[in-house]
Amino acid sequence: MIDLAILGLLRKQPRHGYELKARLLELGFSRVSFGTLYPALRRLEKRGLIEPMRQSGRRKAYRLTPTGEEEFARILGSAGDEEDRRFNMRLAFFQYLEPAARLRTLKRRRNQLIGRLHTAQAALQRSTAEGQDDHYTAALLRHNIGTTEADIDWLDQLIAYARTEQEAEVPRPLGGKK
Amino acid sequence: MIDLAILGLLRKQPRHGYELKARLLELGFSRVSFGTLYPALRRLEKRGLIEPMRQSGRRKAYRLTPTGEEEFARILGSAGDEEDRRFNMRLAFFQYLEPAARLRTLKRRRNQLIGRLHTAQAALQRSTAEGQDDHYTAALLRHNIGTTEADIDWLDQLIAYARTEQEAEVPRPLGGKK
DNA sequence: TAAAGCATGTAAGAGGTTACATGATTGG
DNA sequence: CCAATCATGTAACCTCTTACATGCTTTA
Repeated sequence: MIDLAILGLLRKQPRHGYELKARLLELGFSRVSFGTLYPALRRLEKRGLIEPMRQSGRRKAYRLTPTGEEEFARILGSAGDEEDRRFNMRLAFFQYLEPAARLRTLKRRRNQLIGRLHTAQAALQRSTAEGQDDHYTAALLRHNIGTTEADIDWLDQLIAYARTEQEAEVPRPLGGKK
Repeated sequence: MIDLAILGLLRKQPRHGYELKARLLELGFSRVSFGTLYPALRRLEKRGLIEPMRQSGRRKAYRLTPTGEEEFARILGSAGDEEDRRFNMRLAFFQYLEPAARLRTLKRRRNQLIGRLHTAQAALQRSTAEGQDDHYTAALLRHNIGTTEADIDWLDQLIAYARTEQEAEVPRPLGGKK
């Protein structure tokens, strides 16, 4: 996670640790601590994926090496079913992924959420039928359904956008869609 | 987290490990693995917070001990600013928290989300002004704002409900509020 | 009786948090 | 010159994940 975050942010422009943390906060990843960040920077430097630039004052800005760029592409491309935060992180760097892979990733994510929605709906039905959950538990179950539905809607928009991108890229691949 | 989950679920009724996992899945905590669950059960047993009941077949059902009930109350009551998952977990067991503590917890959570919303809005403004974020990053920023707003609305409903509960409990404390 | 699903468990290690320590820089 | 904020770093610890191993129980 932290590796993906660092490499992805440095891919755009060199930054030092403190800046990286601020940028991650902006992107919604609030709980990245310095205790995670700085050791990760050293580790990535040792692996030759990033390198420090001139130090201005106390600031130590890092930039991505060519090897780092390759590794970043590899990590970004290798997606499975994953945690919400991790998906969001990947999405933050979608610009560096080829359109086809974007669409694949989005669809897989959608399936994952559909599954979660079914689980949540089944749980609410069971709970309502048996009538044994308190107000707060019931509220949580309904909220789970609501947020998952909202996420699916959002994903549908992203998928629609990604499709137009792909069509723009591949001008006319012969027929329609199969 | 896992301790709170186990103690909270056992507080209602005895269950064995496999059942606990199924119930957590229903409540929306999808990624609790057996590798977390079973060692946690042993640890809690050693600490005397839970105890195994009769084993029917291979199933080993645990129940909460009196000490366990105390410890659960302690953990449930001690809230600070916390991760989303952890807040949801706490909410799942709100029925075991006194109304005053419920209201306190909900309000603190609300403040936390308000802060997050401001951060997210500022980030979007900056991003729009500088116009340097791609479509997907911008989509992520807007989505962060949307989900946080939805969470705050939800919280407001919960707070309203918790208030009626508290008023029902304390019949007439002399004057109005303060 | 074989397969699928139920059920419990361990070991290694990845990944993260918290708390602490240090010092530079900037603004009132 | 003091406080706040910027900035980097370390060490101890905790928690969870992954992968593996095992064996029971039900049903086709």
